[in-house]
Amino acid sequence: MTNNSEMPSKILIVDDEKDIVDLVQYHLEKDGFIVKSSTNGRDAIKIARSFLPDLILLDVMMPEMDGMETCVEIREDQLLKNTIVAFLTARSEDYSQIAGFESGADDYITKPIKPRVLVSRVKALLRRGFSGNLPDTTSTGLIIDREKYIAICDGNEIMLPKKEFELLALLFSKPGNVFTRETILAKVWGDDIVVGDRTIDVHIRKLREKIGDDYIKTIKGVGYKLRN
Amino acid sequence: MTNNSEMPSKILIVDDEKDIVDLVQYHLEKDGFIVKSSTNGRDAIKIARSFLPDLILLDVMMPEMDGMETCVEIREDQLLKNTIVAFLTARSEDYSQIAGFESGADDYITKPIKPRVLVSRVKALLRRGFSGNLPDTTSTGLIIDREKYIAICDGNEIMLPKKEFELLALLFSKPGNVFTRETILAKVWGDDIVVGDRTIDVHIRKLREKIGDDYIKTIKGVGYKLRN
DNA sequence: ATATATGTTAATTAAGAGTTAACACTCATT
DNA sequence: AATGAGTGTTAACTCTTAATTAACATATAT
Repeated sequence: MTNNSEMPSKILIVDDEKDIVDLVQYHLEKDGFIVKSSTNGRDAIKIARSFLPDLILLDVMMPEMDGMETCVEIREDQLLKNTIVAFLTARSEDYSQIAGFESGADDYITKPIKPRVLVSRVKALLRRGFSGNLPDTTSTGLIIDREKYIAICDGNEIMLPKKEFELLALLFSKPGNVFTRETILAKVWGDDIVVGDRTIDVHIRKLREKIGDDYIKTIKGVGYKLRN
Repeated sequence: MTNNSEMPSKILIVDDEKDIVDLVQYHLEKDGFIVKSSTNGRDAIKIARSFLPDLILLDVMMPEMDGMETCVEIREDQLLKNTIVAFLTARSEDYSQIAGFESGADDYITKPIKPRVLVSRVKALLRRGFSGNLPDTTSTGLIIDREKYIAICDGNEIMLPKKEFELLALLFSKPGNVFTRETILAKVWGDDIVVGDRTIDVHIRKLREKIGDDYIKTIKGVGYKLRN
């Protein structure tokens, strides 16, 4: 399917609400995925061990054994070391709760679930393959949520205006790499747009004001980079 | 031009719109590049495997197999590990949307395409030799990482100011080779810039202070070289 | 020994980045 | 249409630090 091999990807969906399981399962199967499901974490792990899914969609809020606990167990399981885990979370839940955990999830998808969005997110997750491809959020202490257009820094949600967000997202795309002013202008502002010399600095300053001075490092005469 | 030879660079352009392919191909060929093209991702990969282009320009939005998917496959192909991939994207698509997919692209260029901008961006990409940019190493235990703009010396990351970095990078480019003061001035400072007699010495001293005295060797009356 | 090239340090200069406030622009709301 | 909040840009200015120089010390070859 979306994988390198022509084998359809296997997905395990875990949620205590049967309605949601059915909805998601229906749409994913319609798209050619092989789907199994569970309504609790304990069973989910058993199923995962034999099913060896490529991706597990895991509800955070579940009675008894919640998503985080389940995720931690999954991450400790050698059989499942190549499995991608994505959380399903209600939009209302605070990111600080999720962001803080180092339970090892690769992504999260917010409820209410829109089938089309879900399917494309799932494909994107599978496309980029194993979790190692994601920017290492834990090492930077920073998370970029492109869906919500916010940055999460030390557990605090920070709303950013467009330019600031795109600038941060750019630096974040390759933490540690230097981006020249030229590159930044081309990518955030566009090839043809001409702005003054100090415009980037001002945006950098506003970012530093919001996320702290430590993240963005200046390399004089070269450019900026994000700490990694 | 990924290498230093005077061979013209090979470029593969992939876009489902024939008009765009023709436009880009025309301008790149006029500039002396060897260009092949494809109107879909599947064929593009086949062509790339035999053509071994230095750079692939890849439209993001294509029917069937889109740019990201194609890019992922390219990145997994050992034959193409030194190939630079740049996306072609509509300006309207937010950078943040593209940045999210860690499909392994090195750059992207926005549409509508302005021939002059395109050609200069392409040249810049090839000049930097992105893939050759990966941390270089010698037996000396010194690593120069141009992308991150740091030197790694006995496992310690060292940040260097611009001139010091360029000077070290120059010596590092041919370990063991002697670089005359004249050459160093020309390459690090530029042909026309005139500086005092002691400027190079001072920079060498600062470098030695940071990376240790053993690396840079003075050949009196001739110049400097890096231990190899 | 002496001439010449390089090493060292501190002081100076210049370049680049940071800061701030004012202004302009864009929307959403009235 | 008028208002106002939030964003983006600019200009004038300050600050920092990298780069350079000057003055002097040391090393090396002949």
